[in-house]
Amino acid sequence: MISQTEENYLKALFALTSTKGEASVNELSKMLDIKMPTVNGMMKRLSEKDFVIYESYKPLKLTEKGRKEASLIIRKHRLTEMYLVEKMGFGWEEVHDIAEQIEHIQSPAFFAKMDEILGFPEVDPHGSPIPDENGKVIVKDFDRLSDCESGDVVKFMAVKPSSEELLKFLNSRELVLGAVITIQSVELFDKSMSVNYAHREMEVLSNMVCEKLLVEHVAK
Amino acid sequence: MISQTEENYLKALFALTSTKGEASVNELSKMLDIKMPTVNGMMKRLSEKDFVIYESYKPLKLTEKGRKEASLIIRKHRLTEMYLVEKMGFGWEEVHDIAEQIEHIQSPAFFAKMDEILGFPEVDPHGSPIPDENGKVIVKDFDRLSDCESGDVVKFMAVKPSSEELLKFLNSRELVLGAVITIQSVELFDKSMSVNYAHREMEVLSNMVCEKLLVEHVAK
DNA sequence: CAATATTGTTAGATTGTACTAATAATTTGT
DNA sequence: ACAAATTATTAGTACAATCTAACAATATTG
Ligand SMILES: [Mn+2]
Ligand SMILES: [Mn+2]
Ligand SMILES: [Mn+2]
Ligand SMILES: [Mn+2]
Repeated sequence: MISQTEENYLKALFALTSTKGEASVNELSKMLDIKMPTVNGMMKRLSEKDFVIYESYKPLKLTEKGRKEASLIIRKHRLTEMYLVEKMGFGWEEVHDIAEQIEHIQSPAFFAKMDEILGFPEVDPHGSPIPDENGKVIVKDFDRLSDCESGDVVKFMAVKPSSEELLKFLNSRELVLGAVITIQSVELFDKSMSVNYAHREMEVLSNMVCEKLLVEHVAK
Repeated sequence: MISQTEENYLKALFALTSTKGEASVNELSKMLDIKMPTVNGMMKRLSEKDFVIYESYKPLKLTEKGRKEASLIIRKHRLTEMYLVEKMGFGWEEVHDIAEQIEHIQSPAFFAKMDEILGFPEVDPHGSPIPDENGKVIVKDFDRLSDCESGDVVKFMAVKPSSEELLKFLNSRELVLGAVITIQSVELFDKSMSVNYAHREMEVLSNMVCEKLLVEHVAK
């Protein structure tokens, strides 16, 4: 009924619309690396199938049906990533591309089994929440580490969707989810931070990195 | 480079040609449930790509390249089935349809990990051999239980590719791979067998069932 | 606010994978 | 050996998913 291609469009549109509630054909086109006329046509098709609200020259929106469909694909993606890391021994930087394919497998039993084996996890290996069977997601709004101040003590909760390189960088610094980070100082000119966590002291993190790390305040 | 569709054609052709070395467009068409003109066209395309030897009105053959490609897909299929049964707790009757999809995942690392976790298995849950990384398969030619005689003691080694229903039937009789079966008697008119195995005595197996069970002689 | 840049849409072409209908070649059966 | 049945092929259609080129609408900016 719904093709792999259509699923990828829905997922991308879901990501783009999750902040403002709407997105442009142009943004979708760039995100998917597919030319605008193709995207435009697909949006018409998906609106025909009642997944998308499409009106000429207006921003794109997902219908409730579209949001649910997208959430369920994301659920499969994140369950898969968690399974690959927890049960198969992959690193968190290796799993995205595999999950990008496995998320399209049609087998409720397969994902139900994963979920069960994992003990019904709430987040994926990057700290992103796993939508439930009905497509509902509990969105926690964490702070970016880059918005914290000297002296803050925070817990590293999630990485913003980003490159494999960032994840490898974090590996090299032994900076893992759950780490409690104390901000020692913030440079004025480049906003880089010196932080302590675990057994590491005065690690320097660039602002580019800090913007990708989502944290929760722990104590004063 | 090679599509999911093309992979399914190759795999089907591999299965059909594994006995005689060749197959007809008609047979392939029936196996895949795709009309003959479509199959014919695809065979031309696959011969263009050097996977198939196609000549008008001649039987179809796989090239060496085609055989290898098919074997590697079958390798992924069977590794997946084994993983699903051994590591995820699925029944052997549940895994084929899932493997039919997962066999198309493009990720050598994913299947290498499966292989490693499983301890480099040589057969799938139905007793079919798993081709190695180079596409080589060790084919053992077992006997069909239906070809055995009263008094024979045999070991149940594999099930011929068949319906989910047969597998469920075997479940219901607790007849599992590795079971040592003693043939008590064979009915003359319908070739049904009365057999003993494990704690079961005088179980009656129809000829249709016996033709699907592959066995190895154990003792006189 | 008019010129320019950007974004969105339409039209038309291409490729992959399917189909049906018509025709041709091969095989089978009497 | 010929007629009939089966199998294979060709031709033409359709739809999904992509593209480029041309044009239209909207947004930006001097
Ligand atoms: Mn991911
Ligand atoms: Mn995907
Ligand atoms: Mn199978
Ligand atoms: Mn398949």
